[in-house]
Amino acid sequence: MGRRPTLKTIAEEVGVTVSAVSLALRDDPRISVATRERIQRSAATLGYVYNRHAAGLRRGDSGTVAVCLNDLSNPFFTEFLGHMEARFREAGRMMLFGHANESLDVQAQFIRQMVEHGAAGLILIPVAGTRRDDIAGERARHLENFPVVLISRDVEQTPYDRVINDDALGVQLLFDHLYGLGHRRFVWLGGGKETSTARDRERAFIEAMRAAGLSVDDETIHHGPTSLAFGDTMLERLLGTGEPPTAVLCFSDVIAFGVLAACYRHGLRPGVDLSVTGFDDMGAAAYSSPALTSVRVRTDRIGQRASELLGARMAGDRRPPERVVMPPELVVRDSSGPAPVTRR
Amino acid sequence: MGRRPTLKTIAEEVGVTVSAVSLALRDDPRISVATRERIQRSAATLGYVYNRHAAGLRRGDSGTVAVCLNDLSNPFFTEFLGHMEARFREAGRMMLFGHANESLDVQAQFIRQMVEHGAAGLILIPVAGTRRDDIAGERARHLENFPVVLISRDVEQTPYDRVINDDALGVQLLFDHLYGLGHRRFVWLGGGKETSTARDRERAFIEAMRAAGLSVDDETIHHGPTSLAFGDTMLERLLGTGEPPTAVLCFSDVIAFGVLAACYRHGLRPGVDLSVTGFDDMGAAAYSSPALTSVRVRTDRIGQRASELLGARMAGDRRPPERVVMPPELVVRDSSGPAPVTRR
DNA sequence: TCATGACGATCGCAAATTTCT
DNA sequence: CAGAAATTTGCGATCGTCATG
Repeated sequence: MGRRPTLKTIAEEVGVTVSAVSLALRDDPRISVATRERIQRSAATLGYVYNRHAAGLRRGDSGTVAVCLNDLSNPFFTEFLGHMEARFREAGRMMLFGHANESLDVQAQFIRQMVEHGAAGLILIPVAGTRRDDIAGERARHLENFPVVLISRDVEQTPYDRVINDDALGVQLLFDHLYGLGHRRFVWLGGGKETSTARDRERAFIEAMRAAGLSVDDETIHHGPTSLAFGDTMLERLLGTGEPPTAVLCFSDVIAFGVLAACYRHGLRPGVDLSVTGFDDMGAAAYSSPALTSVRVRTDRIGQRASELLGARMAGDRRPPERVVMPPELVVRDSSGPAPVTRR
Repeated sequence: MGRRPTLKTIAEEVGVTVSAVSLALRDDPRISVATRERIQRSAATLGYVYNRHAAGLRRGDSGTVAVCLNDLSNPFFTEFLGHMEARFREAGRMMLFGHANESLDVQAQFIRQMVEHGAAGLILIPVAGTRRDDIAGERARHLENFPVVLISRDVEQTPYDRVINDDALGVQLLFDHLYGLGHRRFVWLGGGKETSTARDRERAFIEAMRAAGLSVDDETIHHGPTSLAFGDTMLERLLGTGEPPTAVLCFSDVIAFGVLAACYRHGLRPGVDLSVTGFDDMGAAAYSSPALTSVRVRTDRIGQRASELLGARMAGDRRPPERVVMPPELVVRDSSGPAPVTRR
């Protein structure tokens, strides 16, 4: 048996022209109902499959949207994926998906390929360390006039829409909550210098500390990867300190889960002996032992707003780039409680 | 500035033919080094972007591979994604990604679109309830002669390669472990009738019970969704029973985490008062409170073998479909321990 | 005039074919 | 006549224009 049937195959079968078949399959009213049905029936029996390369070449648009993710192993980011994918599917667009795995090179390669594939737009959660020159200007000519929306992480000086969480507010909410519970010895765990989220949250933490008249030194802030292992080993280390903290604020839920694991092994009761907070409020935060106090980042709203913005850009919107900052919500659960009074 | 530059634009700039440019950009030796460099330089300054629709139309292959996932919210499945994506990128193929969200309709829609996009092959984790007719035969003509590899979940009577975990062995390992610790009152939590994994694991559990001379009744097996919430509420319900189990075998780690959460709230010590086991051994299993005894499904090996098989099929391999069953490994941690003797 | 559908050009690239030195 | 270079053809769908009853 030969190759795949094409419009021509159907046209010959039915005895009409190729263009008539094309129109009929798209339910164009210029073709009478009778012939349309004959054509569609023939297409079905022949096992016709639409060729998007041909259509894309002719039309210049492939009907796809590209999404490039920094890290799949963190469920927080896959939450975005779920929200976006649903919205694009509703809009009849397929999602071209890339996983950059926190590598700048892979990210660059992906973005280029997606443009080559004729994606109509790009949603990007930039990998750590992404700077303006990586995604705009000389080294990214292919992104000129290309619709791009950044989510979750901001990259400054970029001519793109951005939809991000209000990280400063989130930290403020957590700090106020813990301070109100009487905590004075704080530690900040995680983050780094390579993402806007890490920088913004740390800065907000430092400002909150200063505003409360508390000093920040080398023992107060510990950078590290967003992993369970980091939270776990860091708490181990803190327990060896002369004066352990009473409250541990983690850059992310994932890190906080690691901290809880270490607490468990040491017989420390989170929320009683030590308060632990996360950030993101991913689904699992309600089911840790104990349930985690966190800040809910509205991945749903961020995803929704981002797809709206991208949709508008793809439709030709030329207004100056917008920077949307989505407010998070404090979620108090059992991993935070009054500062212990017996220790000092 | 008009449209995107094409090969023709470059050809006119440099003063050669379109085909020369085409060859030069692909580093074909038929073009002398000197002109090749002139051409590539011109392409760079013009901001030329390769048009994969045109190339794909001409060549009949788009260089993409499709992956259709059942459920993104379960990190176990995204582990596959990570492994596959890495391997395909190494092979120079882009990944077209679809998220079926456990919906048969969405899955069907995706598969069709992916074929339309000229994907060279498809890796599929079928959604729950997928049967032969959904992905082969009359209702899926477009998959005739199309390379497909099923992973994780089997669909019987399908003419495709399959790479799955040895679920019966996994359950056997867990059961023997717990039985050896003295447990006699077991409960099975999760699964259902709609996936091969759920059926195989449940069947293996029943067989193990029978072989051990233990009876299986309505109180022994509880089907339900693979979610934290299910594990949580089911344990609540079991605690209300007259004679609670001493060992809870969960269909998946996710469910087990939910069980651990409920244990925590009730002051039950997993591994002491009650033994809890998961299945999959996803990354988080080592960091729950307490660390979870589970069975490690080798997502890495399954992913690797699946991409190898798909690669061979895409290269024209016509041997009969293969069914690869990957052995899992028991991982004993702290959520399982000797059966309590004080209770009965 | 209107509804229906035929016709041919075209998208950008790559492979086959022809022409040149 | 070999080898390099230029030319032509065609992938499969879409769109604008034109023809027919």
